[in-house]
Amino acid sequence: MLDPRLFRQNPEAIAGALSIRGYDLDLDTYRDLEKARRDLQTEMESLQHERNIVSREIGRAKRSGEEIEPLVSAVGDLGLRLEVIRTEFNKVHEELQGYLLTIPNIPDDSVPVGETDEDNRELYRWGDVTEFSFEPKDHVDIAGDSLDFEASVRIAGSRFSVLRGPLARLHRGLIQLMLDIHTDEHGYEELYVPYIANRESLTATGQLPKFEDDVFFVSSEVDSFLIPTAEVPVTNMVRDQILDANDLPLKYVCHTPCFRRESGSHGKDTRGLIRLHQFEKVELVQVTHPDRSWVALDEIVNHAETVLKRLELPFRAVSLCGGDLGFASAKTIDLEVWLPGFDRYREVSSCSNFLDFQARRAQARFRPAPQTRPELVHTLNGSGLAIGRVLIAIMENYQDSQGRVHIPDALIPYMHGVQYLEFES
RNA sequence: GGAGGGGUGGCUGAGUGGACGAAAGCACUGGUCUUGAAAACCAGCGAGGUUUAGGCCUCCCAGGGUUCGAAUCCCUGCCCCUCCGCCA
Repeated sequence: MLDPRLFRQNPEAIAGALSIRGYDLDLDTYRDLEKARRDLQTEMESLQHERNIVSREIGRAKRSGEEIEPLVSAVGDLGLRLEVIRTEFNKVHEELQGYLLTIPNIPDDSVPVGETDEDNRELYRWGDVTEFSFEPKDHVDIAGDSLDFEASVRIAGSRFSVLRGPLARLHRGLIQLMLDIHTDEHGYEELYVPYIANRESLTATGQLPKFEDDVFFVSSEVDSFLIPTAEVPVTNMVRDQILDANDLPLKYVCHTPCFRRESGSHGKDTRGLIRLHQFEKVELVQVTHPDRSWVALDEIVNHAETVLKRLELPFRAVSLCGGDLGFASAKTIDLEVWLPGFDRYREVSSCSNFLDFQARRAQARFRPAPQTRPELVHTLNGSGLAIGRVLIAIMENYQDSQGRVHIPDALIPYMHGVQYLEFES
């Protein structure tokens, strides 16, 4: 959520800034609601003031044994009027809050102008695009029976996966490798968290109220959702907390499955592991002092890159343009790995600085110094990395002419020393 | 699932209709004392909204209700604890 004070001061400036991401702010709706809110609040508070004075007077009179009847009858229909105003105020206030919750974050000045991912700005590349002396296959063809979609369809439906044997182990090894790198080398605390989160948590991070169609609802009895990313449970570690300034930054790493409806992506990426309803991800989350969040973003990008470099996978970094930016993000750097089977780079990490946007929704604050008022923290996260897509990258980049997949050196210890995988088809 | 007890400031915890945004303690901040520190003593110290300011308003888990007036009484929900049952 954006700062309501900023909103009151200069809504036109906010509208202008939001147009960079192609968002059309409805200034009239805002102004009408805000004016109604202000008028009702003023009236409500002056009625409350009146009531408090009389009630206090009645209390005083009663203690000193005076007659209170005249005072009580003088109150008249004050309570009734107050009730009417309060009901009206609650309605308007709720409506205004609801509206503000649907407004996205303001993009940082450095965010490229543009509408689609074609307008994203490439920042740099690492490694050379893999060359083959034969026609490379895509991961589905390479994996053969080890990727059992017949089973996953039977069990759950389309857009799920069953991995078998060595492929399942490679998948698990990737998770372990990434967690080890981020805990041992980058100083993150590892968390294990719930895979179901409530409405408040998803509202805090920004998935709700606007993107309810993208997440799996658990049931009408428990108003909760399957997490679309570890960002939700992990960022909510600090919801409604007042942190000590000395404890910042908080750095968390967490492996979870991610569940996404992928509504609106019908027909897109339907082959293989590229876009599923359930996939694994190792997520990095930082909670920082407001002065440090831009430094932290570079840090997270760097931490995510370390994994790709360790696996010796060619990748590039891109800065998302305004139109491609996520709802809550002020700036996002994506890492895209080279996939020979797709003949293009594909996203394996998305690193974002949310500034105080999530923190305000979550009321996540810190005390800058003793005796001072709490201030909002900044929150950031980045994938470190998406497991399924890295698995694809390893299969496709490390395939040989005999259909085998060589294991990157960094992963060999996690594979019991196995150097390559052979698949049956 | 059954029975009982709870939810109060950063933390512990008192408060059962008016003098309570709230005792006391801890933590924290400032001061006195001390060569310095500790201890002791004194003082300060919840969050949010609104206002040029003084101020005003709200908040004692959440939502309703009773009342001139609710942390306190009533209803509903959520959460926690104890015991029993079940269970990886």
